Amino acid sequence: MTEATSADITGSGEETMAMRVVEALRDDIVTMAMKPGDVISESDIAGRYGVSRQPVREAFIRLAQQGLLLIRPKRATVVKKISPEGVRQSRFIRESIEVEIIRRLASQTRNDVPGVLAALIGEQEEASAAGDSRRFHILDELFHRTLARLAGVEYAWQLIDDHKMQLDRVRYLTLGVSSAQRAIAEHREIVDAVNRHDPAAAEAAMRAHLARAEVLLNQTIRDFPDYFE
Amino acid sequence: MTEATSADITGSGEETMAMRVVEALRDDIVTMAMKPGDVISESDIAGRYGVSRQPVREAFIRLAQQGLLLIRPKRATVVKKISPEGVRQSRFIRESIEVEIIRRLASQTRNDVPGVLAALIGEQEEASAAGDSRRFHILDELFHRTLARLAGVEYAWQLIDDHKMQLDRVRYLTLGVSSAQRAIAEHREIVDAVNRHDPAAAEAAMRAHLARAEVLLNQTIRDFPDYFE
DNA sequence: GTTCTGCATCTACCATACAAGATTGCGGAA
DNA sequence: TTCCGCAATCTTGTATGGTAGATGCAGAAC
Repeated sequence: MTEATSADITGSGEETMAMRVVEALRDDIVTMAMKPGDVISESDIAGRYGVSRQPVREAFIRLAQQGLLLIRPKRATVVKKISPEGVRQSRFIRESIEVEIIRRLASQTRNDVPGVLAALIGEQEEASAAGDSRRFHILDELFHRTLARLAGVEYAWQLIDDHKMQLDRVRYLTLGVSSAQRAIAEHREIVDAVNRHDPAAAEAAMRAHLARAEVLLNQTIRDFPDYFE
Repeated sequence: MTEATSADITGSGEETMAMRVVEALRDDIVTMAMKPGDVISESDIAGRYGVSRQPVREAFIRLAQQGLLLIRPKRATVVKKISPEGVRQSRFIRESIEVEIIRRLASQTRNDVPGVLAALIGEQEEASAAGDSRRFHILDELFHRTLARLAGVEYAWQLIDDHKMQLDRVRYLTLGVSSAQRAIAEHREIVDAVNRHDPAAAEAAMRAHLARAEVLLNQTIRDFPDYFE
């Protein structure tokens, strides 16, 4: 399967300069290599990547639409500061959708579900035991994405992926902090409820799991006030 | 209050040519003045609006990112056909969020809620009595948006607004069909449950209300098969 | 010492020119 | 008549120059 990059809007696996710039910049922003408030310019980035201003400009437009850049006409373009309210509402959206997903999953009967989820949790334990927090983060994301796929709404997950970038920036600031063991226990609780076909318990477990991000956000705002509005 | 257009990504109420083109094209697409499958080109639209290719190109990029256009490099740009699966998943997202909204609204106590909602339903009845289906559509949208605002997540509503455009295209194909009286009755049922502080009843009423779109979609696919993938 | 003015310099926006791939249609050969 | 190949002509992608507006600082006026 050819991996269509998330920057691809053509449908065919082309690759333009503009798309490369989009992905490079997005990666820099989400990983905090470019910090909120940083001022950049078309010429600046164009020179850095050895292309003209035109593809850079298009990349700026797309990243601005995703809420990562703020284009101030005739003035400058800056890496958007993180909006606590925006993060809060992105969490609301994510919780709404994930709760619906988990309820559907717990209500239906598919005998391949338990095996898939058990295998994922097993991998998470391996990563946790190895202290590989980067791999755990990827597996954590894959866990939630798999829930969406099993519920038949993987496309919906792709749609909220854009908004999740705001959460990812916060998450990246707190990488070492995350207690993987606790997250795994919560994952297990969710899966158990699904396997018992208990929608109410699954919903409660999912809400509790997602609620942990709230304290992380407040802590992060205290630690990095300059990165927030 | 100065109305910041939804195409504005600058934060300040500027207005560039590219933004004007975005709004004009989006309006044409959502109202089906431009039909799914229609082939357009940058030069074509540029000539039509008396601007150069550059702003048009930027507009294309933004509309492609919103799923309304499909840019096929070196080939052409077409008005994207409606994906039944995409519509289904957009409905899933909307239902997830609106259910969460209505449950929160029914759980909390704010004495200004009943008055606001009653007033809105009153306006809907006026529009329905006058046979003004366009105004009713606007009021219907305002009703749901107001629910989000009262629940404190109006920003979240703006985020799903993008995905709602897919639903709006279907809706526009069935404008005369919609039975406003029935919709109003369902709105009233939702509001009653909220006023009684009965989250379960409110959720059920909201799901029933949104479920009506499903039969409309299937009917529309039969009536306009060329507009769908 | 303080405030204001004007210019140098930055920005993003737009227009234009060129490049390269994709499509179409026509003409010739089998 | 059918099929193949080439060329004219589409398309979008990229580069570059010019323009108007915003900014910051230097120097004059008070």
